[in-house]
Amino acid sequence: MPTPSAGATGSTESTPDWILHVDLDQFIAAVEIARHPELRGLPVVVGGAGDPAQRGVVATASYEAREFGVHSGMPLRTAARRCPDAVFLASDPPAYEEVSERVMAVLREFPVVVEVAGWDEAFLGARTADPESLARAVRRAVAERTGLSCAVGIGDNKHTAKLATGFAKPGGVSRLTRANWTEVMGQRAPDALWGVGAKTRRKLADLGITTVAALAAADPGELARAFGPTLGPYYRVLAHGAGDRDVTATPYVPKSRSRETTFQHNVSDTTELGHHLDGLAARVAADVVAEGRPAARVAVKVRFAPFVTHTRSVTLPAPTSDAAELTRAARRVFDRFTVDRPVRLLGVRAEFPAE
DNA sequence: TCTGGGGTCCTAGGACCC
DNA sequence: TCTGGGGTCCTAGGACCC
Repeated sequence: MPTPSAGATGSTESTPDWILHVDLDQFIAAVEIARHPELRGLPVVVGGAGDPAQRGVVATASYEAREFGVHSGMPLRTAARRCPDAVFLASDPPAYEEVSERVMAVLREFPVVVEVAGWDEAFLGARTADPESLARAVRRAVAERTGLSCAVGIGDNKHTAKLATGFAKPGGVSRLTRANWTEVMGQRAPDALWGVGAKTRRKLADLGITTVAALAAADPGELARAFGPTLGPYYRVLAHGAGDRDVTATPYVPKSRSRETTFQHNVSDTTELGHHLDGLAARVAADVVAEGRPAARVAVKVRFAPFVTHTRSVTLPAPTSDAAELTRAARRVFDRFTVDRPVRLLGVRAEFPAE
């Protein structure tokens, strides 16, 4: 996602003429349909344990299921109510990871810089006079080599490319640049921008700002007062269609690793919570060891019933990869909570030192 | 809509120091 | 001791994204 701190100029690679954003259509559902062809044409909902009677949310719904109003993030229970005939499947991350790798490999065969932006999306930095032809060739190659359909957005920065993909879906090509920015985006609500969500849209509305065009014309000082010195003016920049142009193939280096669990039934017993905490800490420690860099900080997240979340954390005396030490730290942080209500979720996060 | 799991970045207050 | 200003670190929370 875009960040205010990201540089707007320069590039670690040669400066591209165009930035393409490739986004696979209903990716997770498409992977499941590819390996279960009998599901083609049916409403398919993937998420959680695949059991709508259990706690969990929709990771991806097939287009057939979306017709019934089912969408990502919706509780599985609600999805089952809206679409009783849907086929529910458990999420299988390793399978999606593997297919994602194959898609990225296809993209890397093009003369472009590929920046992976998630399982199902990537930015391409391209030097070409004809980005539409390139986009169509990418779509063809991905379809032929993986059987998957994707949409491609063409932009003059990552922000416009990303938004263009939204207009291309499913399975098309679309272009958004300075040239058509105001015409396409001006009258939309501010949460159409990448990085502006529902909360910020409501806060902007309180200031009388209800469109992208109005945000583009807003007073930066007023925005800074409402949203802070960095975010406020940044929203105005986004509303002008500006964005980060850097596309880099440099491998992603995580800043933190975390594990969390929502219990099927709330847990009140502190001994039982302690056991869950130890299990989560052990998994995080294993991730830290696998990362090959010591962690500098440990955080514990507790979500009380009905849905109140608190986080506490500690900076370690010195960075460490030692599982026992990380687990002890998690325990000490957890002990600072007052557990006087049933707990819905428990989480442990390890943070790597900056730089 | 009774609300997953894994991330990133920004904000703001207090501690602490010079 | 009625009380500045700036810098940095630590911590908790919030917003957003996939």
